[in-house]
Amino acid sequence: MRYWLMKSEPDEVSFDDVLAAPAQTLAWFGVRNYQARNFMRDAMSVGDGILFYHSSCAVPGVAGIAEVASSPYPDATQFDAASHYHDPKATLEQPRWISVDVRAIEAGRYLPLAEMRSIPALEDMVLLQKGSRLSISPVTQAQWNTVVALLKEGKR
DNA sequence: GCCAACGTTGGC
DNA sequence: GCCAACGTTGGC
Repeated sequence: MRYWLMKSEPDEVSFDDVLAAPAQTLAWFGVRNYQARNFMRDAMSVGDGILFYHSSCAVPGVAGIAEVASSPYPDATQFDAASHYHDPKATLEQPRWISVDVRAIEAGRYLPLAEMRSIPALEDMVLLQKGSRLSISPVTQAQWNTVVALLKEGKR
């Protein structure tokens, strides 16, 4: 059992979108970074905890708690010539990019990035390191416990 | 919209 | 394999 932080642009897929999906589950698609892909491929397991983070928006921050709901499988958008995520070098025989399914568990109060930066227990989070842009990053048990406690301070 | 930081590409 | 140029990320 591991823990992860996964970034999504809420204009594209928000935490509420996942909550509203059938079985509260959506495919996590569009990862086009090898390090992030390798985390999904090599280190994720069904049931791992996910901090669902909203990036590239007015107030970036953690929007809710989710979990890994599938094994890795090829990301369909890489084969779609009409998709923003199309990769001409990927083939059905040799896919380059993968997805996992993500199931929303619960929304806490919204935890803004600025607040996370003010919390000493979170200062080592990969997300908060200078220049960190990884869309999927590992979270320690202690960091997870801290963030979950903050999310549960006030429920929506 | 700016720009720092990082990743990828491609010529050599 | 080096590294300059270019593209992307993402907070502000």
